[in-house]
Amino acid sequence: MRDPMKTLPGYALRRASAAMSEQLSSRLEALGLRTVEATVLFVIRDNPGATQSAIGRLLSIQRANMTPLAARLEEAGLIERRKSDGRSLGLMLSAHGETVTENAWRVARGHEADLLARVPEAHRAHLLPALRALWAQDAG
Amino acid sequence: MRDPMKTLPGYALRRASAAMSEQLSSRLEALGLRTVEATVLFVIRDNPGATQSAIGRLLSIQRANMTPLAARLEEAGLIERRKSDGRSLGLMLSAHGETVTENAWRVARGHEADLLARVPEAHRAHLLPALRALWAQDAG
DNA sequence: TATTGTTATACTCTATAACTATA
DNA sequence: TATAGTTATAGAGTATAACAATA
Repeated sequence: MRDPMKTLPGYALRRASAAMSEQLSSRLEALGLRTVEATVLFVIRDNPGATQSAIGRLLSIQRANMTPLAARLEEAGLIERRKSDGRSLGLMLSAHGETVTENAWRVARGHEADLLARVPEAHRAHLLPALRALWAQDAG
Repeated sequence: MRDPMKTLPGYALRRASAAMSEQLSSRLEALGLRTVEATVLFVIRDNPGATQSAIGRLLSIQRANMTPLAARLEEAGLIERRKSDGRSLGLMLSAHGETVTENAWRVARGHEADLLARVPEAHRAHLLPALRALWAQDAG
C-alpha cells in the first residue's frame, strides 16, 4: 500500500507528538497526574507564587481551563492558592506537592531521555532547535 | 519568569505539533476539510479501492472512527464506497473528489514548505528522519 | 474464529462567551 | 478600561465495547 504521508514532516510531527505524548501520559498516570498538570507543577516549582494567569500564559493554557486544573491540583493537596492581589491567585506547591513534583520531574526526564535515545545520534542535537523554531513565533 | 519546559524536546514536540496542526487545519478549512479527512483523501488517491479498515490501519485511525469520517466524505460527494468483499467497503475518489484532493494536496505541500522554511537550514534535513524515528516503532 | 463495518458512548484537550470583582 | 478568576458550554479528536454480517 502506498503511503503518501511518508515524506511529510508535518504529518510526522503529528504522529511523533501523539506517540510521545501517549508514552509520557501513561507513565504519569502512575502518579495520578495528567501531562498538563505535571507541566503546571513544574512551572509552579520554578516560580512559586506565580498567578494562574501568568502560568497559563507561559504554557498557552487558557484562563478558563486553568481554573478547573488548579482546583483539581488543590483538591489533591498538591498546591495551595493564596490571594496575592485581591483578584489574583498565587500558586505554590504544598509539601506533598513538592514530593509529587519531584517524582513527576524524574518521570519526565526519563521520558525525555528515552525520546532522545530513539533518535539516531546524527540527528539528535538538531531536534530541539528545529522544534523550537516551529512554535517560537506566530504560525501565520 | 523561569521556564522549566524550555529544554524539554518532548514538550517542544507537543507545542510544535499543535502550532503546525492549527496552521494546516485553518488552511484546509477553506476547502471544507479537516486535517484527518484530507489525509484520508490522500491515501485513497494513492490507493484507489482500498478498504476503510486498511486506510485506517495505515493512518492509525480506529475502525469505529472511520465510519462517520468516510460517511461524511461520501455525503460531501468526494468519495464513493463500493462493496469489494461482502463485508469490506472499497473507497475511491469521485470526479469532484479528485479536484478537491488536488487542491488539498496543494495546501498541504504549501504548509510543509512553510514549515520547513521556519526551521534554520542547519537543522532542516534532520527534522523528518528524527521525527520518523519517534513513531516508527512502538513507544513502549 | 477472525475481520469488516457499524452504533453508542465517553473521555481528554482545547476554545469561546459571558459574568463578577478587582486594578 | 483592562485584568483575574470563574462558569457554562461546545467542538474536535480519539478510545472502548458490543453487535451483525461475512470470511
